[in-house]
Amino acid sequence: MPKSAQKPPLLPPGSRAVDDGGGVDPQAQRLQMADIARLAGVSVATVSRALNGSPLVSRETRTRVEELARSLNYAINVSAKNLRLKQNRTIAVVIPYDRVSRQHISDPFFLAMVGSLADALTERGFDMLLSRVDADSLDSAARLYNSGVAIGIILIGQWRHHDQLNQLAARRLPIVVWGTQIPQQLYCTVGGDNVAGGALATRHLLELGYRRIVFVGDPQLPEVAYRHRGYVEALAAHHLKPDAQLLVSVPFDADAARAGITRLCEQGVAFDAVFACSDVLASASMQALHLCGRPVPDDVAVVGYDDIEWASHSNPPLTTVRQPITAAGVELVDALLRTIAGADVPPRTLPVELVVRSSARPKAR
Amino acid sequence: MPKSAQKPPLLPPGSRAVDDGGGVDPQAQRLQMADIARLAGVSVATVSRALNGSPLVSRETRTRVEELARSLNYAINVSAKNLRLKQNRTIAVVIPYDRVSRQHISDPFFLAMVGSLADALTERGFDMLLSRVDADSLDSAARLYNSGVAIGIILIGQWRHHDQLNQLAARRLPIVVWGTQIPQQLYCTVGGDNVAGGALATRHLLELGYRRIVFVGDPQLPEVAYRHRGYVEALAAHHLKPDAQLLVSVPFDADAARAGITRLCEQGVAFDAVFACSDVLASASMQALHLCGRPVPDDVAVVGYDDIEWASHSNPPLTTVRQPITAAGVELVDALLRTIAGADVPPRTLPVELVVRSSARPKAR
DNA sequence: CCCTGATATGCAAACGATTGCATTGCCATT
DNA sequence: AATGGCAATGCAATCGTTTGCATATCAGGG
Repeated sequence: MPKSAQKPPLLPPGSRAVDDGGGVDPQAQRLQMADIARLAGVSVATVSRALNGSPLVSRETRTRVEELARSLNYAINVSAKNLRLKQNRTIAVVIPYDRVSRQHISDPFFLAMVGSLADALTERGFDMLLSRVDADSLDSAARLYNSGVAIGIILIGQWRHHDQLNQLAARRLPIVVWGTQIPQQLYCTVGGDNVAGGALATRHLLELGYRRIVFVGDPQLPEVAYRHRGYVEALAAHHLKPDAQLLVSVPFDADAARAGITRLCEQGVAFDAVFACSDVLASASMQALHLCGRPVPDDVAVVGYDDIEWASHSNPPLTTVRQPITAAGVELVDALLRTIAGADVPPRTLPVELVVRSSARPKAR
Repeated sequence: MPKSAQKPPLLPPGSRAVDDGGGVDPQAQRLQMADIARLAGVSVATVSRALNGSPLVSRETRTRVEELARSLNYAINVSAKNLRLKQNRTIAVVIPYDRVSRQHISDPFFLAMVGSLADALTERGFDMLLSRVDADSLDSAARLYNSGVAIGIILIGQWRHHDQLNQLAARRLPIVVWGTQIPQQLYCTVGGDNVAGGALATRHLLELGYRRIVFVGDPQLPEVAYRHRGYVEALAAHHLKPDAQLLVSVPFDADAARAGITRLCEQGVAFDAVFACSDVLASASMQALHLCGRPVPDDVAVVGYDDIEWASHSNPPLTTVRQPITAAGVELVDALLRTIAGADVPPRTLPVELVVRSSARPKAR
């Protein structure tokens, strides 16, 4: 009978606030160190030392304790450990969501990033707490840190919350953000090279002979703004100026992109190529073009951004700018761990590359 | 000076096992209840009661404490609270991975499921711990529960681990699995209606006039097995027998599917339609068919499974069996919470529906 | 004036681990 | 024989909350 028992369980009186039955107590008889200690005939202190590999315990005691623990399937109580040590191994990954639209995580790119982070964290022995917080009150994310649940925060998507993020960083919250480097930022970002990416895509289209290239994306968002800058620079290198008519300013939302492209067609704006700021937008654009009777790639060329898995399976397979998702996960985690360790980690820009497939081919004369 | 201070910080001696600097202690001066208590001029007990809405504190004390806590940005120490209360609000979501292939989370369907679970859990005020564990040692998932980190486990994907799962359930681990109901199972599953889904897809193809329908998927996996049963039943209803040649037995892996379809073409096996057990497999199949000179949908019809977001953006848009991902998240969470509460929750099968798009059209004569 | 019964508060013991500081053997040295 | 040193272990304080059980205050009734 492996139980310390005989302590009368403290029954919580009716005084507690409404409980939806959510935080239920796991069945009371969970094994603890005292049990192992009793069975091994040593003190709790020795068990603790044995299980933590302290050199202070003799070899035989250690093995005895270890074996006992293993065979009884003992698992240490993490709350107690964390409380005592004032540390833990949990990293919070936060995905802001828009309260207004109640829009949920769905863009495959973000989901892929979550997967990549899960891998990077697991690799290093950290737990990952996935949390969605209202984008308008990002400092509820700070709570995760202040309450000791997590030792650091990785935030996916900078969106338009630069100022809020700066405030959090000013409060010395260990946080790293997937996004782009902005002047005067106090927090560490890791992101793809958006200017280069925008330029890469645009130059590719220009070299294929296209001249009237539609830009799909919302330049209000920092990352998109930089991609747009790359777009403008590439045009300039070919002595072209951006045409305001060719800017389809839409958020990262397929329906909006469809609508935007359709409107462009209906208005009779002349264009021969599309550069979309995400593969989802590119996909939606291709669909809309199809419906407008402008087949891709025969009539219009399309280049996307992200290189999500879907891009290679689409029809036609999408030429796109690849963001290094796996590397991103690793970099974000490393940057955060260094931040936690007290280092002042500089923002990091990761190289992007153009993946040429078949949605943009040399322009027919 | 909001600090209890003057306790000499216990510096851990060199005795601890290798520490990669991972679990760093957050800066020591975090606000705790004692600080609030001192500033409010009451005892810690009163602060605790005030913040927990106990009726035992007077209105004015309560407001004073609440205000103080808010203005100082106080966040309760969750470890201490959990330790004392023996409860918490964390649910572990576990995605097994294959040690051999070191294959990572990537199928968009699973990622979408993660997103859906994140939403359902957030909605109910639970934290979500995302964890990837080696599929061959699933009981490392049990550790999450035994160590008190999480109060229950949601496992995505049953794969071939039925027996292991049964063992876990036998040990009274609160666990709910996304998968299919198997005779004699001890754990609760929530899953789509695979037999109906398989039948739905197959019947659709049959009604469109196709007779030689390739089945892509690995019938070793329980879910696929049931889809295959649906496939067989639908064939039988049309007085057809399944042809072993038309079974492309591949895991959920795009490359394998491509190879399988290509081989079929090269071997000259006659077929006019494909039913793939996931949209990723369907996509890969379409690509392979394209390369083999058998365009979809003009020559071959294709039906997929899952209805991931990509399916509607593909070209041609994919006809597929929709799995109710959002409902799935909610159902999984509900089932788990009821399991935790001690109920004996029966497995749940969710309805699936056929989403008709353009990858399968009436067979040309 | 003492007693009873509210109503608010505080004291101190848990919760389950870690670890500084004894303490206990035991052997080698003086 | 007394002493010192070392290895292995145990004692007890500690981490930050919650809560059972006092305790304190005050009103009104006898």
